[in-house]
Amino acid sequence: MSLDRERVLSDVAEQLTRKPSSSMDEIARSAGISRATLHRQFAGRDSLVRALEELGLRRLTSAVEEARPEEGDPVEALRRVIAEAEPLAGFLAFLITENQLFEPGEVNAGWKRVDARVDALFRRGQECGVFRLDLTSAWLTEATYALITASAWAVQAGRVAARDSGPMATELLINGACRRSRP
Amino acid sequence: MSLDRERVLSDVAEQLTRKPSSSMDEIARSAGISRATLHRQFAGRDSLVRALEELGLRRLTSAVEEARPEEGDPVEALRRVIAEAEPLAGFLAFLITENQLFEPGEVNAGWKRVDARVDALFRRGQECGVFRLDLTSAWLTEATYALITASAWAVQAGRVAARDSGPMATELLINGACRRSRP
DNA sequence: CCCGAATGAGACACGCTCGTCTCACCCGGG
DNA sequence: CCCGGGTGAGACGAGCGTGTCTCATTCGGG
Repeated sequence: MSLDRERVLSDVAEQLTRKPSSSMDEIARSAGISRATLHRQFAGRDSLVRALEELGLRRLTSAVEEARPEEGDPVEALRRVIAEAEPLAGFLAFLITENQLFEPGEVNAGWKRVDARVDALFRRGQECGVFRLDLTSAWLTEATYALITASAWAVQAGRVAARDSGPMATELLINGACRRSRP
Repeated sequence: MSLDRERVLSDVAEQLTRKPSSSMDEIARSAGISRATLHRQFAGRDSLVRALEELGLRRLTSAVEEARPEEGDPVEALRRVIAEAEPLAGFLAFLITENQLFEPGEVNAGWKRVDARVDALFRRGQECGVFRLDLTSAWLTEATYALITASAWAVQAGRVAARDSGPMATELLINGACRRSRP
């Protein structure tokens, strides 16, 4: 069943987000299946991580999709993007550090596609005169990811309240990216 | 010689920053010594990581010290802090992810001390009416670290030019933290 | 009811890393 | 000159995670 595979993958994602160094046994238990079955569905740890990367990419893509970054006020669009992407923060952070190890130089083209989408949002805002021009859209994209993950991380560490973290990241980024009204 | 130990530690830091999953052998080679000698100076990998944490803390502390965060205009002080801390970004990022695994709940008190120093800078700026009040100083501190590391990361990934990364992180953070002139 | 597919449990060997130990070597001081 | 400390090289066993295999069990459909 592909449905089972999907559910297993979700559980694995959650487990590895919580403990990136989990062994295959821990991973299997967390999905409620045995190590043997896990191995039957995914050839090995590599295969599993690949599948997780694909899952993360799919989730982020649909999150950005749902945020409709090319519609309406760029600031509001950015708000939507952050709001949609925030729940994925922990999982994406895991993928980043994991891919760091894997990566021989080839990055899944899907990530570039999502990046391009966010990048375009910032460029649109710059052309509208809403966002600053001295900050590269590429950097703003990078900063967006960084602040989202930092937000999740700060919550986990108990440094900021869970309900404030999202809005704070949003506010800092928007305020930082917008041009001053008076030059 | 404690001098040797210091030099070895620096080399190890550089190696692990580049490749966090290095084996003890690779680590030793990178320091120009044999695995046996490495084991003679540091009981094991744990001991080594502890020493590295202490080194990172020392470096960050002296960086913040040199930035004199409690002197002069908060904005300028923040600029100095970022400028001083930026070269440490990669190394600190490694320590964060590594401590993530180690940490049973006890964090070296030294980190809290540095955090408190940066936190105080933001609070001072808020009391001066320069920084926004709706963003917690704790969050701004967290965001500072996040943007610094993101900056280093973006450079390594080739997404932004090395000479621009520092100023961009600074600008985004300062612009984001400052109150709008016109409410 | 029966049969086949899927699953769980466990055994097993392999590879990797680590920590320790031994031994030969070099090098500087007495 | 000799001698002791420090070093590099390598061997060795232990531990752990992994991948594969087997076997008994269970579950669902014919």
